[in-house]
Amino acid sequence: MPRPKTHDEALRVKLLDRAGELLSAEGPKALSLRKLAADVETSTTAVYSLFGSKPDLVNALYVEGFRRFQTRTDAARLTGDPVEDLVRLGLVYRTSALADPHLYSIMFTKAVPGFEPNDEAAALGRANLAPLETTVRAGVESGVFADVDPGVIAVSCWGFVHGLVSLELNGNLPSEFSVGDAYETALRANANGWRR
Amino acid sequence: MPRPKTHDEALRVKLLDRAGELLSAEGPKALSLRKLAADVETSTTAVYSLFGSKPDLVNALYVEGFRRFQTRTDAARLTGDPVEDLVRLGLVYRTSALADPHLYSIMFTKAVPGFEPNDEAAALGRANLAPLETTVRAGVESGVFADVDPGVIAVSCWGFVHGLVSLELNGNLPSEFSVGDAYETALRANANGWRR
DNA sequence: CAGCATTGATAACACCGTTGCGCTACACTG
DNA sequence: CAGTGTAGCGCAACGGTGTTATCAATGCTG
Repeated sequence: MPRPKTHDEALRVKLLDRAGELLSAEGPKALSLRKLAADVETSTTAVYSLFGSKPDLVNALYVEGFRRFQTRTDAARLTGDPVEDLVRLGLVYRTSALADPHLYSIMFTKAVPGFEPNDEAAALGRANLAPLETTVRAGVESGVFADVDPGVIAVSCWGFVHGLVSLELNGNLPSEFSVGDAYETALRANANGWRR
Repeated sequence: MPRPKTHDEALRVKLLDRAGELLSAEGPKALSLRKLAADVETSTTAVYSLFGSKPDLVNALYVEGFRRFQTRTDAARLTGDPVEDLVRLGLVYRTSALADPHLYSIMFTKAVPGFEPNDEAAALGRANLAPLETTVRAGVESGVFADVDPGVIAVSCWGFVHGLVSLELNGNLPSEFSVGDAYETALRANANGWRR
């Protein structure tokens, strides 16, 4: 049997890809190291060589989730109008969450019981809030928003979109509720609430 | 060994109490049937006689969580002013969540992987939104809030408080962030955003 | 008072994450 | 280019999980 180079990158990627698939297809409960290893035709020990533990593997998925998030946020076309940009960032947030719902659940809702992001990953997570904070700060400084600590406004906006998206992903919303229509209306109301 | 009456209610309560304690003390990961049964000095099979399965036991905790929620909401002193009442309901929401954070995580964030509330429990959960919907509807009808489907406003408000509370409970907020101060400010901004 | 249904204790099953052991194929040294 | 140290990882085991088949003991019902 041929031997890969030190720190087999191909196997690492295969494990990560398959882990993402298992997660998306069947949820966190179905993401088991044994099934994962079997699907990739390796042993569970390989996961420990490459990642360290199951939480460490999930950490890699967490990082991947935020990478995708960042890509989408960077692609958002902002206008310079704080209210409008808050709405656009909110729409991107939901789009990203719906694109990878199970990654979202790892990133924000502790879907895998034992997992906590390591320091580096947590910092990456926090960095994803930068565009939101920039927009809010600009809005406060230009006098569009009320003279409130921009951190408060930013966290409030984040909580708002996170809450609506979580309820939607968890199936907590009434079934007759059409989120797509209501979401933008709510985003606008939220942004307007911070007007001076 | 003496035998209890059919359908031992005392044992049921003891199991439920201890399950709540385990959950609060160590989180969902530490809530195992075997440990639970050992702590109450019975066997795991008793749980299956009394509840049916682990998810069914969690369902009982879910119901208990909503019962407490309802009690606190009922005790809220509403004023009749829609904006003020929205703020008060929001404050009660956070107080309730912080009082029983692990119950909250079961009720709203799928903290126990295999668990889904049964129909009856889900209906109880939905019923807890009634005061919010009443307040919103009154605000729309009296012309304080914009002429938007009250369902949209209510879900939006719910998402807002749920999001902020989830972020707080998950430790996602920046450590220097003082939630207590910011929360009411944000609630007021949110409510004002829906003004006509 | 006899028979029956139900409770729940014992022990097994299948699965999980994790780890000690040991082999083997590579990477480095001379 | 040969020899050797070591890193990757397969095997098998350990202790844990939820769940269930078996079955003795018990309270209720006829």
